[in-house]
Amino acid sequence: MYKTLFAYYGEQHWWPSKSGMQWEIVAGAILTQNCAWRNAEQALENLSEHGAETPQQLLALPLATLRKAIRPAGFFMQKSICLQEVAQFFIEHVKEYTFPCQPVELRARRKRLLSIKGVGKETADSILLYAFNQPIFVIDAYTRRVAERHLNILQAATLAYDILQKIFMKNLPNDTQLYNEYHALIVRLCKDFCLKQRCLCAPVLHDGHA
DNA sequence: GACCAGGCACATC
DNA sequence: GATGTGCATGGT
Repeated sequence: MYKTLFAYYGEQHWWPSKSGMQWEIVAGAILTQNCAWRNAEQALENLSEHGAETPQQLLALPLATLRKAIRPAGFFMQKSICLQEVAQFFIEHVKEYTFPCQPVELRARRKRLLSIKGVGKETADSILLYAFNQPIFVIDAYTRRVAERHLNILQAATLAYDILQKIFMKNLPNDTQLYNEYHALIVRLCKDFCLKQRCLCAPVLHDGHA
């Protein structure tokens, strides 16, 4: 599946950040929770217009201003608090997170991210993979649909997050770049072929053609 | 007006 | 562990 998608689409260059800054990826991961990416992007642009392009600058914004800026991404009451907490976390830990680490350490980092209210497994893994280049596979709604409909993983749509993640990671090389591309390609596939919750129109993948 | 979009926390059983 | 609910906006 990966090879076919890669041959068809090529590199996806994720995370789709405009500035390429690590913090923008982290903030984007929170803002895009259960909302369309374009809305998260609008929220990021609003933050930028308010001069909040770093965690320090975000923390300097009054809460009401922060909420107004991220409004397009929805859930602004919760996301604003979460962004502040993650900004604080980022300032405290960014240096030690910049370099690759041992699996034990990676689990510890994940646990610390998960202790932040508003950061669940998908968000924590997105941050670790896309902002900090750690080899961890992201499971999202798209991945579940593709896993159930095309990879024949039974009940993938409702399978516990960690279990589905293990299925992917045990059957793939431990390769950050591969995890990065594969997830991005799955999202691309779903967007191209209308793999919505109730939409079963699915592409047939064979011989390098979707 | 219904459904959906790169979730999450919390309550309840 | 599994399921249901509230959170909120904007596009189709």
